[in-house]
Amino acid sequence: MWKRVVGYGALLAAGTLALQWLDYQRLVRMHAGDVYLFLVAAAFLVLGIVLGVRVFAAPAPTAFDGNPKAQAALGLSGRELEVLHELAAGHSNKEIAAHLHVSPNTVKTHVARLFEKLGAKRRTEAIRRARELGIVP
Amino acid sequence: MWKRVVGYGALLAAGTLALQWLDYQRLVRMHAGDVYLFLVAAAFLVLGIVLGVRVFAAPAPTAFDGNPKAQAALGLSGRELEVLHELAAGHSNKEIAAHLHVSPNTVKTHVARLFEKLGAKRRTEAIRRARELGIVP
DNA sequence: GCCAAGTTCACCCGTTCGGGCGATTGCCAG
DNA sequence: CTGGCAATCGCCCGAACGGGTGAACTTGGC
Repeated sequence: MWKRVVGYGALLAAGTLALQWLDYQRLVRMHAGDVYLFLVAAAFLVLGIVLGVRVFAAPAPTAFDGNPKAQAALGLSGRELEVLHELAAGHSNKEIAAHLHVSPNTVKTHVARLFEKLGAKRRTEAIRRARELGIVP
Repeated sequence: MWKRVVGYGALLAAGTLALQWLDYQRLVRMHAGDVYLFLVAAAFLVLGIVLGVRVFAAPAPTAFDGNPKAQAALGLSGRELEVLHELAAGHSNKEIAAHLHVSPNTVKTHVARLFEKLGAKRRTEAIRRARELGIVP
């Protein structure tokens, strides 16, 4: 975030310097006038477009998962969340057990708790619920 | 789409008229100068930001489902698609059978074909693949 | 007419899943 | 220190799922 602010600050500073140079050129040549004005307008137009895209277009695809509100409301523990993500990735209990370095029995326990908290009877249903709640992308 | 283009055209025309008016003012007052330049720059900056946001921020939510290309590429039949949607909705074979008014055995057959075509071994994996291909939302 | 493809259903068998119950360990708050 | 909670693992059993195979029947096209 601060990197971005500093970056744009530097950009504006560079723009200001450029303007001062242009101003100098203008004084020297006495009224190059409209061309100069056009250049300034174009430059700021481009700058504006870049700013608009970079600043306001970014948050759109960042409607990121892991909705903390839903997680808290359901009382999902950290380990359960990990299992839930593996679940949504389409892995079997055995695979999840391997990925998390635990026994398949443990995974079964976590999955069972997830079913309770999500109000699901099947893992496919649990995935659907988790997606509806925005916990999983 | 054309409405947008026309709208921005009108906006630019209005901006041009405003500029001509400002130009007139400048000639009258002889070198209001830097303030004028600043105003032009600011106006174009704002215009640029608006353009950037309006044009490039929108297309995010337009990632619709039912991708016909993927469906054709995989050779999914109509019935298989119906089963696939039920599958992604988190229903069991028995429930799908009831919804489609067929035998659970039939559903099993369709699901097995879906696994072949989607390259999946579990129904959760099939759901994931279908989502990646944009066949289901 | 006959072939191809889609849809439908059936049976067997092995694996996975889900429910239920119990148990241990570690940590943190009261 | 004691009770609660999360995490871990085990076992049993029934239900659901998945693989394999076979077989009708319909529909559209060659």
